[in-house]
Amino acid sequence: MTESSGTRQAGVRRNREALLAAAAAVFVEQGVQAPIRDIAGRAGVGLGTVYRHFPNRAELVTAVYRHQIEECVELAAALGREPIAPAEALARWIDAFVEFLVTKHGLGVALQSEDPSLLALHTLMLDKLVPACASLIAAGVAADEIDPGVTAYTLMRAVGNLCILGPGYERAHARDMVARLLAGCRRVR
Amino acid sequence: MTESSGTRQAGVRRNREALLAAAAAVFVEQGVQAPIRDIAGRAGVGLGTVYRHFPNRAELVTAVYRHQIEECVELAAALGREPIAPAEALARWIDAFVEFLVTKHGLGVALQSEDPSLLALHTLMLDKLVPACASLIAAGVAADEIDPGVTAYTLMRAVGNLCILGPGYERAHARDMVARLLAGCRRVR
Amino acid sequence: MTESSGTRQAGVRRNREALLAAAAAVFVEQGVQAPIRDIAGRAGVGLGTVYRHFPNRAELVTAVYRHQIEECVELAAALGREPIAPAEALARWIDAFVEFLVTKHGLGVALQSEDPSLLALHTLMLDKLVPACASLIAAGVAADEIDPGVTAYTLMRAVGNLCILGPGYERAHARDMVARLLAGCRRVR
Amino acid sequence: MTESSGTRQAGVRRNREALLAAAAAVFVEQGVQAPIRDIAGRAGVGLGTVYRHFPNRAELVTAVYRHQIEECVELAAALGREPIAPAEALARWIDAFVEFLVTKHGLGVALQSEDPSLLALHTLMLDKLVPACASLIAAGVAADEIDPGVTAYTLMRAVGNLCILGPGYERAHARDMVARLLAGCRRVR
DNA sequence: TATGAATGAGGGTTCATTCAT
DNA sequence: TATGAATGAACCCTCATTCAT
Repeated sequence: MTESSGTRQAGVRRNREALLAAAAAVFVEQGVQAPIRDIAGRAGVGLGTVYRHFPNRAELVTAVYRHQIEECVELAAALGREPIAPAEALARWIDAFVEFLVTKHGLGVALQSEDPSLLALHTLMLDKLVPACASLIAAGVAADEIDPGVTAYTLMRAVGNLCILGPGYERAHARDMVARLLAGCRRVR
Repeated sequence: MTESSGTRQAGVRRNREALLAAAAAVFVEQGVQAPIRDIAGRAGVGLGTVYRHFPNRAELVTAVYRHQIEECVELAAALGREPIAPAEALARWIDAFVEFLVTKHGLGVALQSEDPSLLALHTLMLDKLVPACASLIAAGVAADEIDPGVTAYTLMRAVGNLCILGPGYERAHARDMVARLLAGCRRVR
Repeated sequence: MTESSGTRQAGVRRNREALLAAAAAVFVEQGVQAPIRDIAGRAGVGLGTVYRHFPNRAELVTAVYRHQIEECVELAAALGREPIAPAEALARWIDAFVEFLVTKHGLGVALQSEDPSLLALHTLMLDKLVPACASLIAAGVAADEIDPGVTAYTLMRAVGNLCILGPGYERAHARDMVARLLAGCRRVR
Repeated sequence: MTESSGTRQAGVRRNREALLAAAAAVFVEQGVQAPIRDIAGRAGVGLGTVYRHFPNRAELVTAVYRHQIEECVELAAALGREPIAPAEALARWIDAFVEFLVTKHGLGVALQSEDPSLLALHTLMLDKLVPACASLIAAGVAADEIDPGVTAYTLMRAVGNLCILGPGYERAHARDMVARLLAGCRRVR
């Protein structure tokens, strides 16, 4: 019905992008529970526009993180195909995951929250990231490099938690701690 | 004017104790962000009484956990005096800390939050727990059992984070992950 | 400029018809206060189109019911010409009115509301239906079958109110009550 | 715990009364769907105070009308004991009910609405008023004065509807229509 | 003319915090 | 000192309505 009007559609898309960017920024500053109004303000749009694009907080949160989650999934597949030691593949993947988590630093909290508005994100992670991680772990276990007691979901939750930053506990610290946790997941010989 | 001030003071103290107990219970159930009113209700006192004893949430949170923090401090000293391997002492102490964290399960969040109302708790940890932990680490490093790169504060923050529970990530998982983290802190031989 | 204006006008008319049908359906389902957007969606047109055809809710409501109101007016004239007792004519006409009201079940509320957006409908009723009803009543009064104290407007409002349905008060109940009201309007012999 | 302080309690009660009065007034002017804020403003209290006294609209609406509903119930009992014709008793009771309805004229709408926030009022009516009315009807039926086809609930809904006022349909009209409806409920001899 | 994105007022509700008694 | 009533800021979310394309 509405062919034509490429300009309009572009404007809509730009608005959506602006909202995602604004939300990501606000999430970093205030966490995923930030008032929707703040996000609207940051994006320079009205409150209703946020709700038009994302009918509820869950949709917004999910949209903000979906892209990067997809990237993580793809990375896992790529690493699985590379000719490197499984434990090394897992380590690299976790590195990327950490990078993701500490950059969008509201996400650590998001993964931990029981808030229903964040359930969708949680589900997304479970559906996408856990299988990706699990395949890398399985390879590591098969190669006798990773302790079979390690579960993908638990490991990811733990890594997510370790990536909850704060004053005095910055990215570098999180990375160091994650590395040590991973070391503790290696096969005990 | 000073009519039977002993009795009055006793009443005041009793109120304070009741509030601490109530707050601890409510924190476990609802987290440290629970409505103050709920705590007052649980303690059977008026809202104003809470504010009289604890002018803000931070004071209340701090007071709730101070006692157990002291116990952890003492445990560290005791463990330091026992004739066991330093790494073992550290492990046992961390065990106790984890037990504390997962029992009062709001605390993980509390330690991680940047919320100004929880800053005091953070400070308390820094002042008390970090030195205690640092001494155990130092002993371990001296005995060549612990990696010298491990910092007390960072380790405690990490452990604190690992103890943020949620559905699908329960006590046992936290304990397992902490154990692996600790394993990763041992001297690389 | 006037390119194939016949086609265009036809399209415009079709849109208008679609909107009236959609509005009637939505009014039945959700009442006359239903969101304009729902009506637009049901009609398969844009929101702006609704406003173009009907600058406000009142216009839309009025338009939706105008046709049926006209039918009622014509029925009154027809019944007035038939060789039946005036009271019987009035009864039949009220029956038709009730049928109209309970079928389009938002209308009862619409007639009763003081909402300015529904004023136009009210006016329409006054202008069209009341005279129609009044003539039937007048005939009944002249035949000494209807109490001269009965006013067309009041009776119609009353019937309109009796046709406001709800759970536990359905069509059949409304019909029964209207019949009794009408019985109470007959000449007291 | 809080003996003493009669003044305080009095103030609280006065506030509650003020709220009920304000709500009643606002309901008359704007209907039972009026913004809670308006009621707070009219009562000269803060918004939170309304919610303190009445946790939701249903409680407020119910409270506003409860007293008068009780009076109607008692009147029914009293009329039932009086040595008058059952139909006369019913008529008087309905008169009182109408008086109640047209005075608090938001109530007609309230009874008709399916809004969950008004369910409580509906229930109250069902529980209290319907039995009261039913007993009067039963007496009338037993005395062969009232048509056995008349149901208390339906009659009350109908009367409630007839008492929904508007411009051009005032109290007197409602009373007249109700009287005629009631006439139509008498036993057809 | 038609579209539907954008706007923002409006209304519900929760709770931290103050303060008169 | 203790109480808890009152306050109102802050958030959420829903539409009616406008207007650029």
